[in-house]
Amino acid sequence: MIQIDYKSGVPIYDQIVSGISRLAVLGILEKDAQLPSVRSFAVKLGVNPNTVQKAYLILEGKGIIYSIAGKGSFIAGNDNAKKELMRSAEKALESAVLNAKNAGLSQNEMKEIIAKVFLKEEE
Amino acid sequence: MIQIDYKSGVPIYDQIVSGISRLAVLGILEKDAQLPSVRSFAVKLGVNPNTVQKAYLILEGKGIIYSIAGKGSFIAGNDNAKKELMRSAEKALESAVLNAKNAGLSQNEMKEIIAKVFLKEEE
DNA sequence: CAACTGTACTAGGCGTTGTAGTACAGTTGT
DNA sequence: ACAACTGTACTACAACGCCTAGTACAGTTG
Repeated sequence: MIQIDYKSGVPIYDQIVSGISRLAVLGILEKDAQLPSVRSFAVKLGVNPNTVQKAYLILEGKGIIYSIAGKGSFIAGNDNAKKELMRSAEKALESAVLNAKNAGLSQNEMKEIIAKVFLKEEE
Repeated sequence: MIQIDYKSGVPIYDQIVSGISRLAVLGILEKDAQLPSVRSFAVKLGVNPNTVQKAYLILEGKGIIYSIAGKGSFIAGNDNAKKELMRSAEKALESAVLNAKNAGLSQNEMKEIIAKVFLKEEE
């Protein structure tokens, strides 16, 4: 369901968060689809239940899932996931831009890169 | 000379590395310009000498500076390191742009992000 | 020789991440 | 009512990275 890279340095709970987010955005996990329970998911991934719980809490905070004690956790129906994905892509882009600026790239060079990416495939 | 943000969560040695890299790439620090000594720079920044040393070691590893025991640390005239830095930043930016595009950001939104980053601090 | 420079260690504090264990509350099916 | 599941909320501990603190040694300069 989700691929975890244990040696990447990226926190496991973060990987769970982005993994679930991604599946929700792509529609692979539809509205109200039930997620694995905290415990079973933890066993499946080979991590501690607390780690999964932390991920679920964050996802709930972002509005991507909703949890009901005794029942389970489910994909939220609104498009919070999409907005969240957009927000994180925006953040990643911002840091890449800052990095590129420090490396000496000019504003125009960066804008050309954007144009180039948008030109590449138009379907 | 370099602005350190102590509460950003970004390691101080990392901020020193990118700060020096940036100044070197932009030509603000010219070839063979002497950097502050490990100790004086540490005092100036209010951090431990070891933190500065770590940054200098990384910079030396990247070929941005060279150090001579007893003399000091200096900006390397090696353009290959700078070009390499630029090229990798360019690649990272390109993939971030592609990612942002897939997340639904428009060309103009991205260009605004660039403009925002460039507005933040101008020396 | 003194005062600077870089370099190389050890030791410890501190925060984050993750593990481990326990406990409690709500839901469901029998 | 009960058992078996669910989420939730703690505490305690280990591991790791970042940083501080201190010491020591080697090379350069005046």
